[in-house]
Amino acid sequence: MKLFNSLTMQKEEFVPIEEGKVRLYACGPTVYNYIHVGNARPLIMFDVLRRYLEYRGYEVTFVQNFTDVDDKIIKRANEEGLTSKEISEKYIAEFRTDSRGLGVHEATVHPKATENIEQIISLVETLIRKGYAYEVNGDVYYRTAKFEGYGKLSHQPLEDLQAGARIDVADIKENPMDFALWKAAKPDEPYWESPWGRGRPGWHIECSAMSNRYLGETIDIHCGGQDLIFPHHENEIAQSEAANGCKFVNYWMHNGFISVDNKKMSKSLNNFFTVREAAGVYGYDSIRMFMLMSHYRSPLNYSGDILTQANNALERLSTAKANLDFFAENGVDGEMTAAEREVAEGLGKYRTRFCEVMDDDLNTADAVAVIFELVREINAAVSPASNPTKALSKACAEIFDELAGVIGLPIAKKEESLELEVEKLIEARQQARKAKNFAEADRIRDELKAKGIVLEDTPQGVKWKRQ
RNA sequence: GGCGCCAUAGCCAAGUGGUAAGGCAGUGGACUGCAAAUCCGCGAUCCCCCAGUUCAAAUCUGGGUGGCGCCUCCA
Repeated sequence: MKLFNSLTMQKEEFVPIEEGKVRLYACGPTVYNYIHVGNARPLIMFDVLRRYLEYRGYEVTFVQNFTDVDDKIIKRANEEGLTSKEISEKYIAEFRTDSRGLGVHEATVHPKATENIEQIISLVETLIRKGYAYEVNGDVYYRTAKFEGYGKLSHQPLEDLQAGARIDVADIKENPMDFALWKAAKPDEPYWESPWGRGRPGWHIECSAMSNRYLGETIDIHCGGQDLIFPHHENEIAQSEAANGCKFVNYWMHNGFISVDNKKMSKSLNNFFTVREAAGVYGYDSIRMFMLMSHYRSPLNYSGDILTQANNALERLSTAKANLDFFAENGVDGEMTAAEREVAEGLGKYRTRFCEVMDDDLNTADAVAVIFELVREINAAVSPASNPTKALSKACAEIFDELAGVIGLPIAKKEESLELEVEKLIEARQQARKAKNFAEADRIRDELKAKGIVLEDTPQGVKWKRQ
């Protein structure tokens, strides 16, 4: 399996530290607002990574943090007259609702920054002791000039980063590039006692501390959005490697941006759509399908139109699955025919191709294409005209579910039953059709359609679905 | 200014040296009482432009054009 590593800017063969196990860390949200569609991309794509690793037999420990102490949370809390804790808890709950909606599995651990203060303080102390950090008036800063590899992830020498840095006139730091590990508490801010007085952690240090606590000093994969490369991930490397004296992360993975009218979707540009509102109009499933249809590193332009396209594509897959379910129940009993056996035996090739493309840096666009090709073959083999056996229908459903499950394709679930009233109408329509009273049959069909039930006639019986 | 990314049919999107996947939309046919779904067929003589390397380039090299991102909180 090959993964593109941002550190080396190349696709590399993935070799875990410990055979059969993967230690995976993803930077989670700062919980002060609903997540937007841009935030959903890493969530979905790294969920796919995790699922695929598990599919390939790895035992994955997946850690995703919540940043629950931060300037923005404090600001939001003040605006709403609530405490930081109330704000962060509210938006953690909202985050979980959206994650679930998007089909994202829970991480193994979801640590919170505020529950790791002890680890953070200890890490800062280590950095000070080793000369990588210094205290000024209750703040603690990282001494970037001391860390030799600074800039290796963003591939920029320190001087160039420095040239672009904003210089605060009243800056108390030794170097403009130095960043805060610990911030002295201002009035009305949440704080914790520390060797440097009351304060709270800076943003970057929490990921180093939690990654170390839950996954160890060196981890396999660390992922996040491209905008985290600098400064966040660069700083994590500086902190963790200086403190532990060993490599922090073997593979860095970064997803591309979602844009709106070709401008990066971001909170600062205020051109974002929350997942909640997009899902309200187009459904959570459309959002996931939209992401799966392209490669995780390519830029992606968001529009309502494109979500509609994604939804239509998904519809074809859901219809195929419903068809398989229908024939698993209404198909012919007994053994497969010779021709069917040939089809069933050939299905494995889709699994092989699926794995080939997924092994190539998680090419979900190709993986989806493979599933569409599978669907075309299945639709031809399992149809009213082919009058298939239940056995073939089940064999097809099995591989379809397997592959769709690996990338979490949001296929509509089968509904077991209909309201009695609707069943009666369907039966009445069948009688009318038998009597060649097509006017009445069509009237009933229209009536059901108005209720959101769409009918399809087949020699094996009536199929129905909800619109 | 430094570093990096992107440009493929109406739309979305793979492919990155061997002669253009897949999807959406559209359209012709089969099937159907009619429909719906499905299946079969149709769409880029060509992958932003120019030059070069090569037996061979959308794919490599050089030069353009257009768009975007990071360098500051941001997935």
